[in-house]
This record gives sequence, structure tokens and C-alpha cells, in this order.
Amino acid sequence: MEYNFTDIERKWQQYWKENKIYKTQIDHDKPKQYVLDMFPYPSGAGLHVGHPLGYIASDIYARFLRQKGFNVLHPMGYDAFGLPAEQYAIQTGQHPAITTENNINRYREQLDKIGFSYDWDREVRTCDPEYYKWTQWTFIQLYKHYYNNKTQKAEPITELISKFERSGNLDLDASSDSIEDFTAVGWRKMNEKEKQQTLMKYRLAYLSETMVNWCPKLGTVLANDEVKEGYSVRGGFPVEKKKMNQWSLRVTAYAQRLLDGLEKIDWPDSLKEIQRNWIGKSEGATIFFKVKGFDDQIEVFTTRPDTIFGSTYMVLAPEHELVKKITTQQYSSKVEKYIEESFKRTELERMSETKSVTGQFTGTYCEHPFTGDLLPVYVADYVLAGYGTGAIMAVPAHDSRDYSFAKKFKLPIKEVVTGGNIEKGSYDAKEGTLVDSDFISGMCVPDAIKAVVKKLESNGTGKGTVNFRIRDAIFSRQRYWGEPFPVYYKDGIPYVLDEDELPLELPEVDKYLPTEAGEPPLARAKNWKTKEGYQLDWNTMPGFAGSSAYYIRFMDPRNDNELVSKEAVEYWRNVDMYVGGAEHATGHLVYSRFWNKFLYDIGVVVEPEPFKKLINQGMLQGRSNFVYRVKGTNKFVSYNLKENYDTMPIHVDVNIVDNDILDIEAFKKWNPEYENAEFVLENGKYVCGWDVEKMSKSYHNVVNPDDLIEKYGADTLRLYEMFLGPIEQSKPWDPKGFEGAFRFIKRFWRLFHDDKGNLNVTQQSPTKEELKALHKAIKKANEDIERFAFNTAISAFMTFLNKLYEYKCNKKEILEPFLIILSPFAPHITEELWHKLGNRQSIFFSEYPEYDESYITEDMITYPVSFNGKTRFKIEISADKDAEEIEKKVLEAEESQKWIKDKKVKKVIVVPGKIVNVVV
RNA sequence: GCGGAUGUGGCGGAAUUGGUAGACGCGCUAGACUUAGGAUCUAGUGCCGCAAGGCGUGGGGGUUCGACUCCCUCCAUCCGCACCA
Repeated sequence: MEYNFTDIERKWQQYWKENKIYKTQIDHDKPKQYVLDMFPYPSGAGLHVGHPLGYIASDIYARFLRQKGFNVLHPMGYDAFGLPAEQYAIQTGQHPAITTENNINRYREQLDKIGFSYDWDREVRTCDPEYYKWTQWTFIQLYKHYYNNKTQKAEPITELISKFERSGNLDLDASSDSIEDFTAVGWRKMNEKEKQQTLMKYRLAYLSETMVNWCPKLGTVLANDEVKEGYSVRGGFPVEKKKMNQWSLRVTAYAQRLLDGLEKIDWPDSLKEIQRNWIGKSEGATIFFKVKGFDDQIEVFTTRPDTIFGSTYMVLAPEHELVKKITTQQYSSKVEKYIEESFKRTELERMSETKSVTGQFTGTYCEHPFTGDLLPVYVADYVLAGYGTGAIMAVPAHDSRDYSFAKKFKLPIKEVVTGGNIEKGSYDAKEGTLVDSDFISGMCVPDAIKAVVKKLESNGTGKGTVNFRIRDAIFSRQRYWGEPFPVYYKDGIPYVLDEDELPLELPEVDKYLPTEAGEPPLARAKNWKTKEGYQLDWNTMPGFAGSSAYYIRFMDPRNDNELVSKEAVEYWRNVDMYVGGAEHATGHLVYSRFWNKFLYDIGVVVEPEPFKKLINQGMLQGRSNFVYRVKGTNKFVSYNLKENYDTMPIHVDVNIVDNDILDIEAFKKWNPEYENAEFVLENGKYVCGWDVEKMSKSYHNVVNPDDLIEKYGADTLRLYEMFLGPIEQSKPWDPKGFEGAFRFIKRFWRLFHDDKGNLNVTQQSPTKEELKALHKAIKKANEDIERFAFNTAISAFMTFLNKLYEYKCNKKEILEPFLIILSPFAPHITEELWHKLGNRQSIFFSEYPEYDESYITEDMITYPVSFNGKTRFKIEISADKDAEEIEKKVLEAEESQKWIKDKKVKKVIVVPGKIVNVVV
């Protein structure tokens, strides 16, 4: 009898569900482990085989840890707000809640078939009011806090107010928008509106008029991480800059802590590096340059204060606030024209024209703070408004961009650091000696930097500064399908709702489109007002709002009184193992770290970092097949004959190709165009070409997990996905290799049965050899699961199974532990056999077998003997022999003579237990 | 341009600390059972060579008794960032 996986898998999935095998509760007697997958956005396309890769890995890990005695939290939910459901709603009028619900049900069905060990009682959906109540709650807390740089944490805005009342903002060091100094008297003189406007500049969630990424096609603004190379990540639509009044989160306040925290977490280096670049810390100096003829100063940021004596002109970004003010009459029309043109150019054009430099002289000059020389001030869009101060001191000799600008506008180039050739190009390296630089001449670059900063600070013309590239996250979206802001407007001033009014539920609208006036969809909602009649905010929150704290909510998902109870958060603390794709490096993984740090500051969570260890699963690529059509005909040539014809390759559905042999009949039916196709065969077969590509419908190489489960079963799918290779690597899906995993499952089943399909397991005591094989497998499985190397663990199981066939072993004492160590990988077949052997409880309540070293140690060791590093023969030597005896044995051996012959033995290296190397 | 990663049979990959390179699986070859098999089992399978033997972890160089592993250098591929001052 063959293994009937369909019935057996269904049976146990049912059993696990009914008996709530995976239900998890706080248990103070057991150590906890929190194993989490990045929860999916439930798309309409369903899961393909690449999707569950990480879920399978974490599931194996979670099951393993349970058997090792840990209390494991392993939940799953849905990141359910988002654009695709809303776009679909715009097209069809179907409410996004319905689309989302349908997609979730489909996902759930697919997930269930794979046999995951999630505690579904903890499921959360970000679009559920019970859930987003706490997203809104956190927003309110962000609104009610500011960041105190002195204490390096978020503090209540009420404390800020009392500081203002005491001494204005004079001795305050807080993260804020640019703001003028005011005294306590000044504060008291402000009216309500002015006070609110002032506070807004300090809040961690704040409303401000800023340059945003506006995507007209999506009708919304986007955060920086949602834009890539001038296009929206979702949808790929062009994005432009626009000034708008928007909510933002003051992520920049946490920049240093976000950077420092990376040191303490176990994440892939590449991912940490991406975050470091994103945060973009650079140390340097801000320097003030007096503008001649004005009271104003231009503040610049530079990482190379040492090159200050090489500065020959100044540049302001077109958006810089001083540009208009300081431009002389003579140049004003030219400057205005330049600014206008540069605004017209989209980000995209600006980027594609990297090489050509543009700019315009303003007619004004600045004074050099040390020499008093006059430097011309230009406006040019190679200087970005959003970075540093939006102004630079140009040092053409030591900055390649300044160099090409200087060349174009015939500005002087003055070398101040040795090592380059300024005739040919700029010398940007931080190595060399300062020259022609007054008090720093003769110093090396690092010393010169320090000396200049010191001087700037002592004469008040500048100071040492740290600058970050990371920007505050824009938090408003002009879309329907997201969390409404718990915000209303009174006399044009925003206020947040009381916490007991949450959740503020998403209202119904007649259309999911902006209004005629261009207002967001929520402006369509009837009576979108507080009970006092104040207008509620029309924006909704972005995708990362709901995903920033879902791992916290999983700890206590049904708590209606708080985001998470003290008891739950103190027990589960944070995620021990987080598995997901690297594409979230600058989005979700930055925001949730920020969100967590804020919640940490206000005492909601107890760990400064949300995800202790993180593993990125690689992508599963598709393996595409091709047929070769003779150009201009309906004739197809087999792969190895195609050189004789003028052909073009055409993607063919991988489902009608087996082992690269085309099913010709299926091909004819596949597309009516090919119904009468002719074929040039080799050996009576049509051989297809192949290539590894992205898995995509248009390449006809998508593999669907449901089809595979139907044909081979979930255990085979799980096993094969893990066997393919290291989890973090991208690798192609080989449909043929899949059958190897299936063979293993079938062979495993047969080990327990006789030819007639009856259970056939004996009570005999195992031999030494059998025990050795078992304990080797236990050891290997243990080590490999711990380092997430599931592919090698599976090959150890295969080796073990091969051994048992060799020994013809069907002894319970060996097979039962084998079931347990295989069960995290193949839960269904092992559960079935476990029960067949007479066990009553689920195999997942059994204890992981203990590995015993004594079974593995060998009496005899086979030493490879090499001569000059080349292995020549092997020799068996008793394990208790010491190096001297081994050397003697080896040299006496007959085979040795052949390699020594007349040569002299110079040296013999013996590594006991490993190898022998003879140098002749 | 900057930063990171990866290069091992026909293919996916293994070698955890410098110690038998190619485990395990796919594919392939031959055979057994079979009406048949795309089921199962047995044997073989890095390359060259009849063999002895030689060559072999992207290329070149180095350290070492010994290098996929460490160092230098070059090449290729992938990913991230990109006028970031």
C-alpha cells in the first residue's frame, strides 16, 4: 500500500485544529521563545511557492523549540490595509473590506494546507477596528510627546509646556523644526493658536507644510522608502515634489539610537549596512558665512572643514530661503528663471542628468570666516534642499561635483590637500597633507578637521555637527483604505480625540476617489465630524502604521484596555527570531524599530529593540522553458538542432514540459496559434531550452503550491523547499528535484511497513551501528536547526534513512526517535506513524531525543594518508594510539613504500583523529 | 561612482575551527523486477586518460607540511545607495 498523503494530511490538520494543539499561553515555568514571520499582505493572486519558504523555516524552528521544552509564541496575521484592494475597489466598486476578506480566506486556506503550527486564536488584521484602535492610540501618544535630546528619550508634551512657562525654549535641547527662541514671557504672550503652532514643532507626530513625494497616479503622498528612483514602489508611477500640509513622524529624533541599536541585534550584516546607509550619519561642521551687504549668514554643512581654505565659491539649493532675498537686482530675473526651471524638472530628470551641471550666479558675495575673502554665491540644483542646510561651501579641488561646476563656470580651483592632480580632476580622498591653509598647513586631514572645528567654535563662526540623511516619515495618505487619523480641527487647529473615543472607525463613502475639489476620499463621508461637530481629518495612515507594532499586539491580541498587558509584555518581551524578506530593510524594519523605541520610552514595552535575531529568506526563482520557433514560420526546432536554423526563443508553460521534454500534444492545445505547429525533433523528442528567471506569469514559470500539495502532499513541499539550499540564498525552483523529496517520504513510509502495507516494526534491541546512525542524525539535526541550515539537516535524514535500509532496520527503538526529529519538517506523516506505533498524544508534545556522544565515538579511525598534501591511501588505526605510534604505523604500511621509494622522509605531520601528512 | 554579497560537477548544493573537495538530492549510464512504467531496487557517475597517473573549488600570485577556507590582485554576477557636501 502506498502512502496516502491526501487523507492523512487532511486528518491531522483537522485533529490539530480541533484539539488546539498550537494554542499558546503564558507559562512562567517554561522559558519563552517568540518566532515570527513577516505577516503578508493578502493579495488577490494567492501564494506561490516562494511565499511560504520563510514560513516553513520558522515553522520547523518553532516546532523544534517546543519539543526542546520552550513555550513558543508563533502567531500569524494579515497586513490588510493597502493600495491593491483599494485600486480594485475604484475599478469595480466593491468595498475593499470585502476584497480583503476574500483574499484572507484564500490565504488561510492555502496556509492551512501546508500544515503550519500557528496559534490562530491570536490572529490580527490591521484593518480590524479592534486592532487599529491601538494604532490610533499610539499615534495620539506620539502627538502628545516630544523628544528631549538631553535625556535621549520621549517625554510628555505637558512637561514641555511647563518648561516653556518657566523659561521659554531657551535652555531646551529638543528635536524640533526650525524655531526661533522665545522666553517664558514670550510663551505667555502667545494666543492659543500660536501656542499650538509652537508645540506642533516639537511633537513626535506633527502637522507641517513640507516638500512631499506626490504621486498623481495614486493620488497620494509617499514616504521616502516608498519611492525608488523617482517612481512609486507600489505600481511604478512617477513621483514629483510638492509642498503640502501633512502629518509626519519625527523619526529623525531617534536617528542616533536607531544607529546604535544595530550593534546589539543579530541581523544579517548586509541588512544592517542598508539601514546604516539609510540613517546616513556624517560628522562634520556647520560654518556660517556672512553675506556681504546683508545681516544674514549662510549656514553650510560640510564633512571636510579641513578644506575650508580651498573654498572658492558658495552654492545654495534653489529652494533655499535666502536665495530670493540676497539676489541682486541685476541677476534677479535670471535667478528666478533658473529656480522655476529647476522646479519643473522632476526628480527623475534631475537624476538622469547627473553629468550636466547647471547653476546661476546671484550677484552676491560671502565673506570667508578666516581669510575674509569674498566668495561668489551661486544657486544650483546639484545642492539638495533636503540634506544638511541646503547650502555648501564649494571646494572644487577636493569635491568632484564642485570641480565640474567650477570648470563649467570658470571658477578658481585651489588645491589645499596634497596627493592629487587638480589639473585632471578633484582629489576627494581624506589622505594627504594640508597646504596653503594658514594655521592648518602641514597637518594631516584628521588633525586639520579637529583644528578647524576648534577654531570655528572659539570665534563663533561655526561648530562641529553631526548630520543625518534620514528624514522624518510622512504619515498622511490621501487614500481610503487605511486607518483614519484620530484628529479633528477646531478653528483650523488640529486636536486629537480622547483615548476613550477610539477606535475611530473608517466611514462609508460613495466612491473611493478624491472629491471634485481634489480632497481625499474621506471628504466624501457623510457627517465625518466629532459629536461636537468638529471636522475630522480626511487623511488615512500609511501601510507601515499597522505593521509597526503588530508583533506587540500578538502578545495580547484581544486586550481591549491596553495595547498589551504588563504581564504579557514582560513575559514575551520581544521577537527572538524574525523571518522575512530583505525588501523591508528601509521601510517596515526602520519604522517598527522607531515605533518600538518610542513605546519603550513611554513604558509600554520592555525591550529597546523589537527583533533580536532576523533572517532574510532568499527569493525562489523560476525555471523557465523555451521552444525555438523558426522565424516567420510555425515550425519549432528542438534545442540541440536550433543552431541550424534562424530561430527565436519563446517561453513555454513549464507545466507542459517534463524534464525539459515538451509534451507536444499539450503544447498544441496550449495556444490555438500552435494548433498546426510543426516540429523538428531529436531522437523523437522535442527538447526545450531553459533559464533561471524571476517567477512570473509572463514567463509561464509560476509554480502553485496547491497543485504540488495535491500531487505530492504538504510534507513533500515542506521538505523540498527546505532542501533546495540555504534559506537566505536565492535559488531556482527545480521541478524535477521535487521528486527526490517525494521519494524520501515514500521510502520513509515503507520503512515502517511490509510489502502488503501492514505496519511492521519490531521491538528488537538495536545494534551499535544502528544507534550510531541514530545519534549522528540527532546531533546533526540539532546543530543544523539551531543555525537555520535546514537543507543539511534534511540530507542527514536522507543519509540516516539510507543507512536503515542498508541495515534492514525496522526497530521501534530507532524509528521512534527518528519520527520525532523528522516531525518539525514533515509533521503529517510523522504524526500518523507516531500514532500507528501506539502513541496517544500528538508527536508535538513529545520530547526531543537527547544526543549521546558515547554512541558516536569510534574505536577505529580511518586516517587519510597524504604525501606532500595529496591523499594517497587510507589506513585504519585504533583510536587510542598516540601520534608517535600512528606515524610508525603509517610509515610501515605497504602503500607508503610506493610513495616514498628512494625519496627521503623529511617530516610527518599527525593530527590525531584527523589526518596524516608525510613530507618527502 | 560608493557600499555589501556571491563565484565549487550537466543542475541545486555540502565541506561548522586551515586537515579525505564534491555529502545529500536531481539528472545521466547500465542492470534487475515487470504486460508496461514516469513505481521500486542494485551498481556507476568531477574532468582528461586504456592504464599508471595527471588536473581540478572564477583567473593570477602569496602564506602553510596542508588552502574552497587566510592574505594580495584581477575578473564576473547579483543586491542596496546614488549629485548626501
